[in-house]
Amino acid sequence: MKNKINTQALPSNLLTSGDVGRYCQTNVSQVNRWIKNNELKAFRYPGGHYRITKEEFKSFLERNGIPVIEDFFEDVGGLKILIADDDPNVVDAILNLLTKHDKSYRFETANDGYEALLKAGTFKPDIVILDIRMPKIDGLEICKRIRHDENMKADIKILAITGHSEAYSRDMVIESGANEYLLKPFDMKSILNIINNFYHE
Amino acid sequence: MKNKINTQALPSNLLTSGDVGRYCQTNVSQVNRWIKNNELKAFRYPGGHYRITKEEFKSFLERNGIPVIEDFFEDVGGLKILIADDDPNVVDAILNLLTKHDKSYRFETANDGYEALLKAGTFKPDIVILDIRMPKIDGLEICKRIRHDENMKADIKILAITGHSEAYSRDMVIESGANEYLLKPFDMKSILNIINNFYHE
DNA sequence: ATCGACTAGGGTAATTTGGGGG
DNA sequence: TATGTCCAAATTACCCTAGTCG
Repeated sequence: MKNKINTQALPSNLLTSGDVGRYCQTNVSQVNRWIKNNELKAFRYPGGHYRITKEEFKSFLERNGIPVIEDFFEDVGGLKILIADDDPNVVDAILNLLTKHDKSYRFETANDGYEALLKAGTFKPDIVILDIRMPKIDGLEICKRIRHDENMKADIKILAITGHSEAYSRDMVIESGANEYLLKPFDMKSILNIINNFYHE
Repeated sequence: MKNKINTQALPSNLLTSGDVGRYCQTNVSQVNRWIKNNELKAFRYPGGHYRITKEEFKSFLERNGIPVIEDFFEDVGGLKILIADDDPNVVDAILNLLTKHDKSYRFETANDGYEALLKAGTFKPDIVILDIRMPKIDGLEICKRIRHDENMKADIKILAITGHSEAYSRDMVIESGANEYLLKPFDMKSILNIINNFYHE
């Protein structure tokens, strides 16, 4: 794991003209004409084959008002992070911290457990920062469900937060599916450390 | 092995103005006028040619009372229905009933409120059949959240079910966002009636 | 090196756009 | 006002072969 290349620095998936053609339900020739007319930017392999970045393709779709299927582009962009805490100040603080740290991060926020579950489903985050102790809902249960739902990313990372150390032991929280555990109040930088460790250990 | 693109995520079949014209037994110019008058939504390829999604075309037909030939739209998936009830027998019974009634329906099921919220997020159903009285979670709250989440279909239909008439009044349930309300035990056919009424009244 | 699958590019046929006039 | 028809220019679809990719 240590010598693994930093896949985040790599370009997103590249598309062939055929891929674009299938998406737009047209044929390869037409896509290549768009490329030649500079409607769609592409580069070429030494043999002449075109490749289009997903970013450029998405931009192309937007420029032309062609429907964008988000699922197709879900891997374009940085990590998707869901922040769920009933205290808006905590959400904001984490949001600010992480935005400053890496502006490629994409966020969703939730202010209670119901919202956390719904957003987890629609957003399909890479990381969930989850306050275990939210009102009117069982945080451990939320953690379990997110961990075990087959529609979530298989390697989803869950950072559990709680302000009530007496209610949930670290073991209980980890047992419920969290990768890491933080007690309020915590040093903001520890969040950065934990997130970094998610992908570098 | 090259990454094959996810055809499941692709837009449904696209139609040209000519396709629409032939279906409506009119000429292409007229279809283009409808598009320009915003009667029919379309997008354009870089060269300016219009394309219309089958979904939009079907909606256009319905808006104008033009007969819908189902065979033409057979590859447009049927209604997505989420069935959430903690009693697996009830889920199965509803599943059987609806499958027999229309085999184009696509289903997801949930056995508790947590799962209902997660599946609502990932599945983005057209219809939710929701047992309001599920253990350890507030059914009315689930109803509210599904109704108001911006990622859900704007015209999502919620059929609330409960076996505890004394706990929730019809008004409370409708107030929380449900379109309809059924008390257990109920006649299975009433589910069919309600679903039909969702789209024909 | 071999092989299957896919791509680029050229030529041609078919369709579309937009406009004008009925 | 809404629709049907005709036209030229442009765009897209289809077919084929040599060549590239993995």
